[in-house]
Amino acid sequence: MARRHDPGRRQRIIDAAIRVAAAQGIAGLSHRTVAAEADVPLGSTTYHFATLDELLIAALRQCNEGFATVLADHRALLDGSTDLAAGLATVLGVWLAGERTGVELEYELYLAALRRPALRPVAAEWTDAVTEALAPHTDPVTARAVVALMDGICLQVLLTDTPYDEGYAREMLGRVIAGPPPAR
Amino acid sequence: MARRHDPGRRQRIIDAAIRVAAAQGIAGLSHRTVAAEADVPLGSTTYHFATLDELLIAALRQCNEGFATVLADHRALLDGSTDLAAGLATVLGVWLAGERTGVELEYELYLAALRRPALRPVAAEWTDAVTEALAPHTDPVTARAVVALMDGICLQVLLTDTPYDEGYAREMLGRVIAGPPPAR
Amino acid sequence: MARRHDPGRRQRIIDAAIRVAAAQGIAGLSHRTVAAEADVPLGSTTYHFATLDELLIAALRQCNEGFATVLADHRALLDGSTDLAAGLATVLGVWLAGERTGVELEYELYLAALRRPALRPVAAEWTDAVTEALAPHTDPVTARAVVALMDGICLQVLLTDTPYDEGYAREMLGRVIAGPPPAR
Amino acid sequence: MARRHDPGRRQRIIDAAIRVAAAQGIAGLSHRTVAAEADVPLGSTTYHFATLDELLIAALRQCNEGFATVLADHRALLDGSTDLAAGLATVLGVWLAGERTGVELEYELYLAALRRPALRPVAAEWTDAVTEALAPHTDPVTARAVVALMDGICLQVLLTDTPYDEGYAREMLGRVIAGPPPAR
DNA sequence: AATGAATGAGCATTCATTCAT
DNA sequence: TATGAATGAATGCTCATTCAT
Repeated sequence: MARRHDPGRRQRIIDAAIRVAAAQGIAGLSHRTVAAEADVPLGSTTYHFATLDELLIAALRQCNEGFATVLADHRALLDGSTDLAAGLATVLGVWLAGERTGVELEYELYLAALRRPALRPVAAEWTDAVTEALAPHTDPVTARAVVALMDGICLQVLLTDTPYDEGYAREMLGRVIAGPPPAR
Repeated sequence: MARRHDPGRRQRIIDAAIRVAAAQGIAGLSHRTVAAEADVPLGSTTYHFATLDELLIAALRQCNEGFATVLADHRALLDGSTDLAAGLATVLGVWLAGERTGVELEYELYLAALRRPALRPVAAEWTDAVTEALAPHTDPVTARAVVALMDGICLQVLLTDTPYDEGYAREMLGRVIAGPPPAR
Repeated sequence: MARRHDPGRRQRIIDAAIRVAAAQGIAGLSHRTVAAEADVPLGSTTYHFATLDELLIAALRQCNEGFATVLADHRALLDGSTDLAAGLATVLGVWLAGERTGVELEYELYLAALRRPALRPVAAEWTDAVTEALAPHTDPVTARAVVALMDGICLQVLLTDTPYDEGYAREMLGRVIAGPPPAR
Repeated sequence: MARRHDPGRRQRIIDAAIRVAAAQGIAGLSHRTVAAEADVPLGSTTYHFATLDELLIAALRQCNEGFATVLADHRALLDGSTDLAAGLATVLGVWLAGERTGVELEYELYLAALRRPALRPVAAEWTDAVTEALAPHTDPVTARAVVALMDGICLQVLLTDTPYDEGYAREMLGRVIAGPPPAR
């Protein structure tokens, strides 16, 4: 088994962890499953990451398949348009149409953070990234609400197997973004 | 050991499961932990619920501490008012201010449902209950969006330890409920 | 592997634990070593004894090779004689000359109890048994001191590889038993 | 990480080992725990002390918080008095009243020495130091018995959580020191 | 109908030690 | 000389599930 001196070993473990989490969910992530996926001795995973949380955090933090990334890839769509809601609805559609594993992983992270405070900073990073991406187009409070609404819409899609309805998303995002209705 | 012929046994197991899930999270729920909490022999839990999923579903379905219940308790608040957003924001505040375990448990259900399709019907029941409660006050599509937004707002509160901001919730719910802004 | 339904399984595990502790010391006692010695699956040891301490306590409590047992076997030696010190010195010699494993195990118990409070009751039982055996022959306070002195003498023998000196033991035990010297 | 060429490194590792052993017991002593306590890389501990026993011996030999040290500190108490028993009982009280960690560590050494012959010389050093301190005040054989009795008394205190009874100790030490009772 | 016993798989983690650099 | 990386073995323990009674 002469595989001593394997530079990049640490990175390969992280990559394997991401694959495992994507395939089996965060619950399926264990030192053993990751070691097997990375083709690395068990002790190696505990050497580089003393606890599972440590590994999980490293993996999630690197996992750049989140919505924020998709958003960045389509920045042009937002920048050029005056209709922010339409742009967001489109990007959301792209994201949800892509690899479901990435989408599910993102929400697994959110919700796993519910019980594991150690994960909250990572979850916060993800939402912050989206909020920041919206900053140039609207005020911060509205941006926060937009993120909240998008999260809620995605959860509904994921949990009810209802197909994503871009028109619906655009309409509702539009309402939030447009600001308060005129006084009656 | 003469506890044979215990008619409420099955129910007591369910109750214990809810307590366990509330206290330790769904991940902490096992035949053993539930048996201990219910003060019942281990075999009894597997007898009444062949698999863990079966027990989990029974427990969650009964768990009536969800937002829908709080909403029902404050129905008057919604019925009498013309300001639905304000009423919802208030009820949301009541729910989030109460036992956090109930809130966390509800969102943990979402997490579990992501990877365990067997739980999705239960998750759907919960959101449907809220949507239906809103039915008399707005159209179905808006109701769905309101639920989505409330979910997103709650997640932000739970995941970032930010205190719940009722004014913010009222404002944003108001925007969604008010309907599309006038064309410009 | 059809070894289901093995009555006496629990007892066999205890017996195996005693053999392991005698052979390798308390430090060598693990679920695995005991399971192997008892020719029983690993899970069986954890089923019958949820924690190692539980198994250790059960084993030590049953282990009747302690000094108290040897003392009981030679009760006649003490009862018939007016020279208690001589009797005790003789019994001590018999004990130390026997299987060293029993002697070492007894002191391992004493000293393991130093750091593991769970073991203290068992250690107390052992010393109490000796103290009670001495009760008919002397007052309780002297009995306690006799036990203390015997423990100290045994430790010296075990730790310095010095052979046991019965005359020395008899002399010193005699001084303690005789009571205070006349005032000068 | 520039902590190469650290002259006191070896000593700092020993000091850390003593702190670890005092705090968690000898069983809690490992290359890792010591390295962490000494704020030194893991490899450093294995470099300076090839095996754990080597480190343990070095640590114990230096550990000067034993009873012999306390005895030396109170030498005046013994020298000036004609009542050796009273003096010893007082010193014993001082030792047992101080940091329990030192007391427990000393007796843990006895435990370890039972099964690890490599430690016996160190254990012998400790008792010899006490015996020598008594040399000026009594004959060697009595001194040995005094040490034995003190060990037994201390064990009783440590194992039964009984408070130290100085009057009892003085009385019993007095009986041993006084020498044989007059023939009857 | 009910359950105590059983079990094999799995878990996170710790560890002493080796070794290439 | 010093050390970070590596690793295989072992640890206590939990678990879902099966099954004979």
